[in-house]
Amino acid sequence: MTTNPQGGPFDPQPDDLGAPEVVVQRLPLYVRMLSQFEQQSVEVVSSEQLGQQLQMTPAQIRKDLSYFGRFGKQGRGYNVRRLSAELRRILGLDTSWNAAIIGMGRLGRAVAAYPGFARERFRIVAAFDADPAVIGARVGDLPVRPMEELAGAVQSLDIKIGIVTVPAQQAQVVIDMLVAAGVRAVLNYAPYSPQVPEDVKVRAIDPVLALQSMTYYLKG
Amino acid sequence: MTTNPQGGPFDPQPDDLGAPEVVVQRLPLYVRMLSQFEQQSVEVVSSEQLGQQLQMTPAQIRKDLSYFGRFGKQGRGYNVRRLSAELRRILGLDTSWNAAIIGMGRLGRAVAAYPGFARERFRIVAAFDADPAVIGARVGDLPVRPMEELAGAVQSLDIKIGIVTVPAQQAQVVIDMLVAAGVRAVLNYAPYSPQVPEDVKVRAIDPVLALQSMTYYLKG
DNA sequence: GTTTGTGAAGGATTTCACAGCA
DNA sequence: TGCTGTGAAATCCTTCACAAAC
Repeated sequence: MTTNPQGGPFDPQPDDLGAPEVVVQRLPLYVRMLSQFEQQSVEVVSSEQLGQQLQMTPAQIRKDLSYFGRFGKQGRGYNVRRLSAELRRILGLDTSWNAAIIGMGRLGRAVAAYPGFARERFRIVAAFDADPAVIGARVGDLPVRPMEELAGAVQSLDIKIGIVTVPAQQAQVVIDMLVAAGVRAVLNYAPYSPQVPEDVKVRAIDPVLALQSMTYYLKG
Repeated sequence: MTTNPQGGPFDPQPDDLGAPEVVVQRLPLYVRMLSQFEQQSVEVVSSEQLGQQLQMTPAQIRKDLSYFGRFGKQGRGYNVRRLSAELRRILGLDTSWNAAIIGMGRLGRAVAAYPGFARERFRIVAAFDADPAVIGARVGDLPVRPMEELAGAVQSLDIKIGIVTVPAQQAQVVIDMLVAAGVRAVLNYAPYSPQVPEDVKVRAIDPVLALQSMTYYLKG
């Protein structure tokens, strides 16, 4: 459905916009692995070593990286620091990103409290809920705001990401509001497949779907 | 890396074990969508309608289903009830599955409290942690057990799934213990790519990775 | 008329294999 | 010698398009 032409030889100048989406989705994995090597004070890694750790072929790693530039040295491998920095820049992880979280029930509060976002420079700068009983309460150090304030907050707080933690029944309306407000990236915790325009990216977090696709193999 | 031959024409009798993994991963999505139609008392759906809701092509849905059997009627579509039941059976969702959760910190307690698992017949029947300060405490109605009891509990409680909510540093050892105990399906919340034998399935839940692969497109 | 199920075609992704460089 | 970067080959996955069924 999403058109993702492989694209021929590319302009190395701007980080290749024709890179397949699967490849882009693997880059954060590389970044994470490189951080780990960095922590262990490893200075240089080969695609072989990366592949071993990540359980993928060295060829795939090299091919993936080649969409964006030439980061290695023949006979040696990749400088961990440099490759990490390059990939972060390519992914846009050299800045921080503001996010809003919508749905301040049990799940929303747990997600809002997760320290992993801030650690990677994703900042939750606003919290919303439709329930008057919750509005005004504090979650961490954020006040829970009414949905009416969403569009305004997206503008004034430079919110680029919506984190949706409402029940499935409300997910579509909430995502529609986010999209209408100009948000083009949604992290969707609701067990629901929303319909969005094709320039909006949605990533689903659904542990139940993950489990349900493993039982097939357990059954055997 | 994982060998997944497409397989030629198949034996319709046993639910095709040669179905590509991507296809298996989409089946739960269909199941969820069908439940939604069922709730709205829809009796029959076409691949067109399913595709519209899920934002995928009707052809893909038909092809996916065709790996497992012939569930539709030409000119009419699919009986919602029947297709839902068939897919659940194929995925092994006609029984309940027991899981253990390892790591009873903030994240582990939040995951254990999530009602979505039980709703889909995944039962968390044991909780573990390495920290003596936590062992013995109750989480929901489960006592937190020491890691030494893991292998025994997997056997005696028929645990087929491990849910890993420990910090990244401990993820590999914990997963090794699960695998050694005979667990072949792991839901991994730790921001770490574990190494497992190829007959063990791992699904990662990592909201940070999900966000990091969207910023690439926001940057543009 | 409508919609499935499916070979065949078309695309996309992965892997191979090796020239070229350190 | 060791490892990258990359065309070409192989594989895998999706879409097309239509005969068959209702």
